[in-house]
Amino acid sequence: MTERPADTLLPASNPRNLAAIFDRNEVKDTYRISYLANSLVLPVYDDIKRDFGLNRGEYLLLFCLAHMPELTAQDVANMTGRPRNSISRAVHRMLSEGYLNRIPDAVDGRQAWLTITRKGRKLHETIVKGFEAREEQILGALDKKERQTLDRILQKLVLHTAGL
Amino acid sequence: MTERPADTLLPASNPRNLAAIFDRNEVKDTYRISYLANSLVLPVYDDIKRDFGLNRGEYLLLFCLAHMPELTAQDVANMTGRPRNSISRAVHRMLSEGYLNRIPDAVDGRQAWLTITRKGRKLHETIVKGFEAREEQILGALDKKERQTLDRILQKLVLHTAGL
DNA sequence: GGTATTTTGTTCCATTTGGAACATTATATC
DNA sequence: GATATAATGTTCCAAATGGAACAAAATACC
Repeated sequence: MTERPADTLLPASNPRNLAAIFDRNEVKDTYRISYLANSLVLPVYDDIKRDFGLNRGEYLLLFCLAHMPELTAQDVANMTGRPRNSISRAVHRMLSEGYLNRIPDAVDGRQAWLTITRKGRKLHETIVKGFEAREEQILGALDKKERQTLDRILQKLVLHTAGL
Repeated sequence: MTERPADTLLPASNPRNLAAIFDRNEVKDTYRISYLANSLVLPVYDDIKRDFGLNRGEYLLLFCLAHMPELTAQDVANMTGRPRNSISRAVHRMLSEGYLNRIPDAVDGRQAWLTITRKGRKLHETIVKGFEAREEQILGALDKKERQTLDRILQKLVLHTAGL
């Protein structure tokens, strides 16, 4: 599905009404959810890359660690769905930058426990503001009731999906 | 945000409740929308790559052309948000495979008009079934009323977003 | 009409991504 | 205890991606 918001889809700016694609396809919900997701995150990831030099996997790792006391690389891979090698690379990059700690597991020699450093948490807190602003820019179009309804539906769907 | 569904997030299968991330972050809606979007499309893109040898950009191009009478490369770039060079590559790949026609514009020598071929439409129709099935697998968790509500909210949001 | 600037799509090249192979460690099986 | 299999994270390497540079065509400006 679409990957990024386009700014010439609506009739006002494009006589050929490219926005008709929202209604004119076999999987309208998928298309629209994907469009929204990309609208929400892609501009922010661009900013993260430009301003902080982190790629997506690196920030995702930081994001996960910012919300969990400790994780293994495997946990992160499961949470993010990214391949293990991507996580491995991100771990070692972020470790060398001082954004996380990595302590080998005392029992299982294959694993190490990852925790966020103060430096890492500070960076996360700076970066996440961009996501918050973008979320408000887009979802702010909904009124309070709609926002609550969406919240309920989203939670239902993610829990359902996570159980598949 | 997360990129792909994980299958070990819920407590039933993971004692450390990785699914807590859905509630435990600053941008819950963004996270959940992104999670859903990726759950909806990524497995299908994997299938497309494996079964048909098309990358994401190539299928997106086909998808756009399947729903519009004709488009320029620029249109597709605007609709999908992908860089022009990616579209250019996809155009020439799909052209050589016989999935689209490309006719230079009579007035503007820089542009060409892209239309889907019968072969291309047939391929699209085969592929989109995978998206339909996945959409139903995930969104089928909603009842009819919820589904209608989501439809309304999604349309409101995408139109708002396209106008930003 | 001449020149400057913008647009459109292509090509180049560096970075990112992700499947596969791998080494080490742990678990399962006998 | 010995062997087979699976799990964990790392490294290799090919493919995908995307910014920048570019050429040709169109538009803007004088």
